[in-house]
Amino acid sequence: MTGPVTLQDVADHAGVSRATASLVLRETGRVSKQTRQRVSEAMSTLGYVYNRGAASLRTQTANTIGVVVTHIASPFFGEVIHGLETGLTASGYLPLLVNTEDDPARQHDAIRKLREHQVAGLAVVPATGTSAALIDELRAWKMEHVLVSRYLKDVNAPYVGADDVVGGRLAATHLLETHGCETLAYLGGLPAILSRTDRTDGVREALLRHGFDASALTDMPGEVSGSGGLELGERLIASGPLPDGIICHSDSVAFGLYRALRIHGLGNDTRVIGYDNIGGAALWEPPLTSVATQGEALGRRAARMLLERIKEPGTPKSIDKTIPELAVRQSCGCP
Amino acid sequence: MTGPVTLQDVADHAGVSRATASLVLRETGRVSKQTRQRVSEAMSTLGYVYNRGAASLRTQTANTIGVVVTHIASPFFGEVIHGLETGLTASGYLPLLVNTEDDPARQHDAIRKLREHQVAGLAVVPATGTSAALIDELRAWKMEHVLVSRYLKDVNAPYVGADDVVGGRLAATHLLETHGCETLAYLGGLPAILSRTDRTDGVREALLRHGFDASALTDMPGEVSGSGGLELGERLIASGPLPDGIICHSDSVAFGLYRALRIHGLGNDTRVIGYDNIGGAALWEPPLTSVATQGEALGRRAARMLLERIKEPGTPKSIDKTIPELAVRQSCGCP
DNA sequence: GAAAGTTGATCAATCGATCTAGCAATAATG
DNA sequence: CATTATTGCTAGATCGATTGATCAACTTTC
Repeated sequence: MTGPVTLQDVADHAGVSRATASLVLRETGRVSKQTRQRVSEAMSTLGYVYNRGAASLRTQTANTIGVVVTHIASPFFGEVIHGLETGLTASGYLPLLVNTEDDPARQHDAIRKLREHQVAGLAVVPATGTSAALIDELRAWKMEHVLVSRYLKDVNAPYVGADDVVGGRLAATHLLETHGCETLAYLGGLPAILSRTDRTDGVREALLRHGFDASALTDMPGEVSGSGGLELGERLIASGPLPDGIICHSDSVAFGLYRALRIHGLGNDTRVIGYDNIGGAALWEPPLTSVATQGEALGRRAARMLLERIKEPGTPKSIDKTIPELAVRQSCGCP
Repeated sequence: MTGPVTLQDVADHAGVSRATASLVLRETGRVSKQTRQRVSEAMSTLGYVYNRGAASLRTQTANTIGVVVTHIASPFFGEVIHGLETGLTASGYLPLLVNTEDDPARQHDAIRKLREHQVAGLAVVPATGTSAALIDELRAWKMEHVLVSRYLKDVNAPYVGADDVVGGRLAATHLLETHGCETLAYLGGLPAILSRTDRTDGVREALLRHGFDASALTDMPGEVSGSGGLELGERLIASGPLPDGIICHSDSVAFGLYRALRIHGLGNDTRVIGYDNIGGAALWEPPLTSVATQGEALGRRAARMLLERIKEPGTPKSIDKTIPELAVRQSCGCP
């Protein structure tokens, strides 16, 4: 009597067997119109609620996906999470979200927990310092996964992100060609993040191509945040004459840099380019020119890739690097 | 042989019964040191993974919590989600995250889905236009819940948020007393959001107390976003002389307003106060004075309240409104 | 030395669905 | 009319854990 309404109750009420009720539920198999009707009625009059847990136990497949993120509240990852959620729920999956604070130990624990929850797959923004062993583990566990926005050294795992070399080159080229810059700086991002080295590689490549020495680049790693950008900006200003153009590892960093520049009265003379083109960058003063990585679309693609491999385990692993575009506004000096 | 390693396999390998292995697993009951040891070894050598789904089926209690949010990627809710995640995982729960885009229909579907997942409870930022019926349903379903950041008319549901009347009063009082403003505007936020009317009530209250008429307040509802703020700012500017002080429904709105002011060369003369005090507000130009609602702490408190009621179903429902404080910076005209 | 208590482990039922195999009735085929 | 398909439904095993009832062996107590 007490306890939740089960499929058995529905079946009894409709005068059929549990199995038949199940068939109706899943809209599969051969069931006559009348029975289908009766069972449906029974379901709604009894207030039946499908128990996905029980079904998962039997079918050995959950419809939850673990989403492991380094900075849950950052604007860029907010967009990525948004995209992931959209893509997953559209296919009937639900994201189990965990935050690692960019700490590999927490990431490790989080993934263990998600595994106990029988998630069907994992979308991971790997924490800085994650070793290749993580992917080996996931493979050994036969747990489908996709890396998002950051990849790992010497690891051939499914990946969705933007092409960082191109992104760096794009930003640098614009500053060099359109604005005649001769010296550049790259601000923010921890050195261990591969996408960072890719981007600086792209920048250097552009410099060389335009006849400059690699020493024309001031490379300042640092925290990826507004306050990080502020601090880096202060250091850059203190260290002598500013480079002609500054590329920031993220829009947040650029935001902090803006502040540093303003504090020192260096407002509108300096050419700044951000990265990720988060919503709102157009509203800044001056509006921020930024390399558009399209976080939300990226999240959606990650969801799609993951679900594809879950449905069709044979699907070959792919590396999906979108070619970023430069959202040109005024912070770079364009009118 | 194939398939996952089960507790049975562990038990066999350790030469004990399934039941004993379960006791070891849960570190409960009477098990001798030696057996405990043997079972633990068996677990690690076999690579056993706890199946929470199966356990939940038996115990009738999942350890997931549904988190239903209107704007998954907004900076403020990002902080709230961060706090929720922290609070939940600290107690061994995991959040199942869904986004409603502020649409009651999607919210309805989302909650049904979460129910099928047997979530132990629900933390909800109700979509604009959510009816009281939602809470009635949740009660009828005996599903623990807590409303976060927004509450509903005529509904006595557990709630965690900031005191909006106080927030509005705080902002208005500061503008009136410290800066001698005589006319105010409240920008952004849909009229149906109760926290909005509370805030404007607080503002009006402050106006009256200082001898002004309620007509001293220009009340402009609108979308809660940067572009919304930009549009509202444009309209406000077009509608005649600016009020002495402008209070925005969120920092994002204030951000858009900044842009509108800059476009019209009204930069630093206008006194602006934002709402929520999101991280980064200190970096704006000028640094934004904002009513601090502390999204992250709010999320943590919501998690705590919900889990308390789940563990101790008798716990009386409570309304937890923190008293916000004004984070005073320069946008209001303070030095 | 018999009764009572404690310790360590096991048995079997159970949670709520899915799914294979199979059964009865009806329809189609030669 | 006998045979074969097809349709509509059901019985019962199963997924991997938890749990109340039970039990054997060993201590303690009188």
